[in-house]
Amino acid sequence: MSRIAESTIRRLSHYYRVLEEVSAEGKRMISSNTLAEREGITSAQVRKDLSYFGSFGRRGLGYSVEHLRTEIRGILGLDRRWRVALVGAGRIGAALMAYRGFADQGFDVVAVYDRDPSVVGRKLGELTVRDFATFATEGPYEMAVIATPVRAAQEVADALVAAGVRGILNFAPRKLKVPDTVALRTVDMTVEFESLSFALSQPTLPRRRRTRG
Amino acid sequence: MSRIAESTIRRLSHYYRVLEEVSAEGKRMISSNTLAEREGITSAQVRKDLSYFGSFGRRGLGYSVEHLRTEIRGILGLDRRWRVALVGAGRIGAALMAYRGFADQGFDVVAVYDRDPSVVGRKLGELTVRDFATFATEGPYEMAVIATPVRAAQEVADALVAAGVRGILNFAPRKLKVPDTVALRTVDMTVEFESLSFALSQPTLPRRRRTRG
DNA sequence: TTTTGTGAACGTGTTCACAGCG
DNA sequence: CGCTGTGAACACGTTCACAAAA
Repeated sequence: MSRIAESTIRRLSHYYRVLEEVSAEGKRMISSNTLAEREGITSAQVRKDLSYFGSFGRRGLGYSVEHLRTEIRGILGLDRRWRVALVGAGRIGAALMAYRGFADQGFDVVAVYDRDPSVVGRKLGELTVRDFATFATEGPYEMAVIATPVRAAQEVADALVAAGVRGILNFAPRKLKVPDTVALRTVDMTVEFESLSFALSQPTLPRRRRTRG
Repeated sequence: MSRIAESTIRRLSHYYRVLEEVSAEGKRMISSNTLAEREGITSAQVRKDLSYFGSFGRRGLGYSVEHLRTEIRGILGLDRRWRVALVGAGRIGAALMAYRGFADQGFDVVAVYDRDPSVVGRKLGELTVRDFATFATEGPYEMAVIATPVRAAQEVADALVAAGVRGILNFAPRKLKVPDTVALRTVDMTVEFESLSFALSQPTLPRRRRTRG
């Protein structure tokens, strides 16, 4: 099996959510066409994405909602729980802590860190903010979220990597350097705004992009 | 000129930020190579991206930092101000309001809306939360941020489009349907987490993806 | 000599179209 | 017949490599 495209994984996440909805509606089978319609893509794309991982459908019938859901859960690694540390107890950190649904999917934010002495010791949700200086001695955490000011982000990332964190979700608007052995995803709201700004500045009508609309 | 790739626009945002830093350091010229190193991409990519919009460099010398900064500012539509409405005064909305730097780049969040009567009338930062029912009679706003619960997101999007909003930044974890005339960007943290989960579940070492690491 | 700008080559992700199977 | 699974064709973004210019 060749390397899987990141876009395929993102679509798998979407399929998974559709399957949860469809399952709640009581449907037992779903065709690639129906899945595709909900996502605004082609049925061939759906089948191709799934085919990278196996043959989950039945010709003439479609896919079993429950079976496909289980398969995708396994593919995405959602059949286990992940220990997540949050670094940065500011607004973004607080927003993340309050965001329902992460724990539902297996992502347990089990600790919050900050470097600011006036914040350490306070409560954020049910967790007490710890001093980031102690990070390496605690854990281990498989994933971490960087929600610090941009100037601290690279330094924090280095410390996370040194402490054995294998996946980082970065909210600081800066490209971070991490080893290839660590997975990094960046959510950069500045880039999103500027992308919108560009689209709205075009004389032609903006077209929705394919990959992440 | 053919249609510009979304990835090119995102890199332009990054170049712009590097140019701001480099400018602050007092450098007057920068080569595509230096720009590329900061981004972890190739110099050919930098030159190609810029070449879609014009010939901004001088052979043998590189690019004037100030000139290129001005050009990119114009390309991205950052040489004007944008009126942004925030819909949803919950945690994510509050985090966004507190996020420094949007106003610096020309994005003015000038109004906050919510549908919950117990929230309408309260202060969020310097703004008083308004009833979303009145949205269409106010504004106009060029852009809007959807920071509502997922169940309300599509309905809000429809109302935004009807009110003439041309660019939407959606934080609800759901694919929204909007006309091709409206630009939509979605920040879906669930997808990011699940993408990390997939990467960490692979037996091989995770490789950083090219497009948005 | 240095570095840009760009056509051509390349690689990768998407779509097509149909064979295969229920 | 209906729908999946997939090789082939296609589209598109990236990289190469070099002519052109300072």
